[in-house]
Amino acid sequence: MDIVQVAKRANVSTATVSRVLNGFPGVREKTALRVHRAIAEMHYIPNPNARSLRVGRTRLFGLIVSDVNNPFFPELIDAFESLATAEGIEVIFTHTNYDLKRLHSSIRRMIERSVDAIAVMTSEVEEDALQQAVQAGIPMVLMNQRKLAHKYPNVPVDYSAGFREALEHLLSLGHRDIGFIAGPQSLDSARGRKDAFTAALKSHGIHVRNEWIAIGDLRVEGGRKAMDALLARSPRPTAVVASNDLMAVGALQAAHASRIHVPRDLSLIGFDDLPIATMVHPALSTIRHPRREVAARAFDLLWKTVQGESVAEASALQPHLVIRNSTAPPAGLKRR
Amino acid sequence: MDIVQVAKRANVSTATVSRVLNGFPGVREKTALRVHRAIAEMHYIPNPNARSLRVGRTRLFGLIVSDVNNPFFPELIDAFESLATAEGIEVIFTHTNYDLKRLHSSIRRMIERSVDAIAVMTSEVEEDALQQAVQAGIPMVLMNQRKLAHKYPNVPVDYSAGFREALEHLLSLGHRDIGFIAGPQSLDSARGRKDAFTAALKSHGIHVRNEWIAIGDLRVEGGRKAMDALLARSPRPTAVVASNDLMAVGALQAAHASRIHVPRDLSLIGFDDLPIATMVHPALSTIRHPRREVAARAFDLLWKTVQGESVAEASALQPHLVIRNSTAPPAGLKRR
DNA sequence: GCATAATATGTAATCCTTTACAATAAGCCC
DNA sequence: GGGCTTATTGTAAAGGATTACATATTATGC
Repeated sequence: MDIVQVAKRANVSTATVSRVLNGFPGVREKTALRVHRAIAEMHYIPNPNARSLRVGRTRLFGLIVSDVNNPFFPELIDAFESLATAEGIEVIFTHTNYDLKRLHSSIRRMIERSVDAIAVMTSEVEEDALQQAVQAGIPMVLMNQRKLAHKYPNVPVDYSAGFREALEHLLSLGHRDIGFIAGPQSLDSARGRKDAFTAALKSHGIHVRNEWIAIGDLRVEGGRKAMDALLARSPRPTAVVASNDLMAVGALQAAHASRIHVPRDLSLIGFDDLPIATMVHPALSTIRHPRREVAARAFDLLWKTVQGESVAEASALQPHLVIRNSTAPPAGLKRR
Repeated sequence: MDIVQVAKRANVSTATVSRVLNGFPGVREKTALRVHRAIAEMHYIPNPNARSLRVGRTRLFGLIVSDVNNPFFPELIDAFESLATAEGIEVIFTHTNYDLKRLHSSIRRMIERSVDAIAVMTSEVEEDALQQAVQAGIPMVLMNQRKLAHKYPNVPVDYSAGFREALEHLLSLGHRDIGFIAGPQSLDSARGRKDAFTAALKSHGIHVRNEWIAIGDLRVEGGRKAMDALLARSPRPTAVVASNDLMAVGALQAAHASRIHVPRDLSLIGFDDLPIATMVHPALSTIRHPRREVAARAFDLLWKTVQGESVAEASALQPHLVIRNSTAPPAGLKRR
C-alpha cells in the first residue's frame, strides 16, 4: 500500500514513482506506463500526510464565515468550495456565529491544522485574531473590511454603487421621502452600508432625516421592529431601503401587519438578493450582493499567493439593483 | 519550531515532550511544567501531518451534503460541525449538487485525504460510491436511506409519524379532501415521504385519490407548478400537504396567483420547517424535520465507531408538526 | 565505435512525531 | 547503605512521501 510496494511492482525506484505521481518530467513514457499500471492494480493512494510533512504544504484552505444559517453565506461557500475543488484543494470550514472569540479560536484551529491559506469571510473581524495567521505566515484574505483594507488583503464591495442604483430607481418612480433600516452600528460592515446610503442620498441633494433611519439587528425580527418604528413617524417615508434582505423581509411583515400594502402604499428595497427575496410576497426588489464573485476573488487571491504569484490590488466589486415587485410610484396623495 | 527544539529548551527528550503533549501519564509534574513552559515560550505548535503520519489517524471527518444552497442543510452542517469541534475534530465539507457522480468523487477525495470517518447526508446515494469507503475501511453513516439501512449505518427518520400528525391536525379541522405534492419518485427519500403520506391517509380510512397527488422537483418552482395542477382538478382538495417546505412555498405562491386565500380557501402544510416557513405569509404550518438530531446521531455514531466503541441500533427520530397560520377549517361551502 | 552530452533512474537523507524498548533515577524496606 | 520495585526519562526506529545528488543509460556527432 505504500510507494515502496508500487515501486517494487513496477520495477523502479520510489523516486520514479513519485515523479510519475506528481507529473514531473524526465520519465520515459514506457516506464511511466508501468508505474501507472502498478498504481492502478494495487489501488494505491498516496498518503497525504506523508506528502504534506515533506513538502510543507497541505492543499487545505480554511474558510471562516459568520453563520451558515444565514442565507447570505451558502452561495459564497459554494463558490469558494467549487473553485478549491477544481484546484485539488480541500476546504475546512467553520463559522463564528458572529462571535469574535470564536473567530480567534477558529483561526487558531486552522493554523494548528496547518492550512495553506485562510479566507475570513465574516462581517466583523478583530486584528488580534488575524495577527495569529500573520505570525504563522499563512496567507489570509478578508471580505469587505474598510478599516483593515490597507493592512490585510481584502475583497472590497462598492456598497455606494448599489445604493446609488437603488436610489435612482426610487427617484425615477417619484419617491423623495426615503427611509433606511440600518444594522447595528458597532459592526464595521453595517456602518459601511449606512454611510454609503446617506452618501448616496446627499449626492442627489436629498436631506438626510435621522428620524427616518432605524436600526435593526440584521435579522427578520429586527427588520420588523425597525419598520414599526419608521411607520410610527409622521410624516413617514414613502419608500424604505433596508441594509439587508432579512430585515427587508421583516419590514415587509411589519407593513403587512399594519395593513400597509407594498408596493402600493410603500416601496421597499432590500440588500443582498437572498433566495428568500423571490419567495416572499411581493417578491423583493433588492440590491444583489456579488458574493459569488467575492468568493472567487478571495480564492483567487489566496491561490495566487500560495503559488508565489504577486497579486494586483483589485477594484471593488459592484452590486446591482434587481427590480422585482416591491417598488412602485408613491401613492399620489402622499406626496410631500 | 519542532519538538526537538522544545525538548532541548526543556532539557528533556522528545519522547517526554510528546508524552506531555498528549497528556500521557508517567511524567513528573516538575518536568511537565518545564515542558509546558518551553512550549509556551517557543509558541510551539505540533505538526499535525507528522502526527497523523505516525498514528494513522487525522482527526478529520468528512461531511457530504446534497446542496449548501438548500436551506435544509445549514442547520445540519452547523450541528455536525459544532459537535466535531467540541471533540477536536475538523470537518472537511463538500456538496454533491444532487449529482451521484459528484458523490462518488467526493467520497474518493475524502478517502484520499484520509479522513477518519464520513457522514453522507445526501438525499440520494449510490452503493458504488459507498463501497469505496467500505473498502478503504473508513466508517460511514447515511441519513435516512430505507434501502441501504440494513447494509450501512443509517440515521432513520420516521416520516410516517410526521405525516400522521399533520393528517390528524387536518382531520380535526374538518378536512377530508387532502392533496399531496410529492418529490421526484426516482429519489428514494421522495418515495419514502410519499409512501408515508399515503400510508397515513389509509390508516385513517381515507381513500387515496391519485389525481390529488402531484409531483414537483423539490424546489419552489416545482411546488408552484404542482399546485397549479392540483388547483385545476375538479373537485379539488381543501388541504394540501407538500413533501418539503420549498415546494410548499411554491404552492403558496400558486394559490396566491390564483387568488385562492390560504388558509381560508385552502389549508397548506409543508415538511422540514425551514427558516423560510416563518418568513412567508401566511407563516407555514409544517412538519419539523429533526435535522439537528440527525446530525448529532450521525456524528455520535461515527465518533463512537472511530473510538472503537460498538454502536447500538438506534430508533427512528420523530418529526413533529409545527402549527402556524397556513391551516384552518375548510370553507363551509366546499364540503364534500 | 568512441567520447561526450543529455536523459532516465536510483540512493539515501529529510520532513516531525509517536512509541516500543532500554536505561536511569527514585522510592522503599530491612 | 544495598538490593529490589516502581516511576521517569531517553534512544532510536518507524511512518510514507519528496528530492538533492549520484549513477546509469541512451543519444549524438564524427
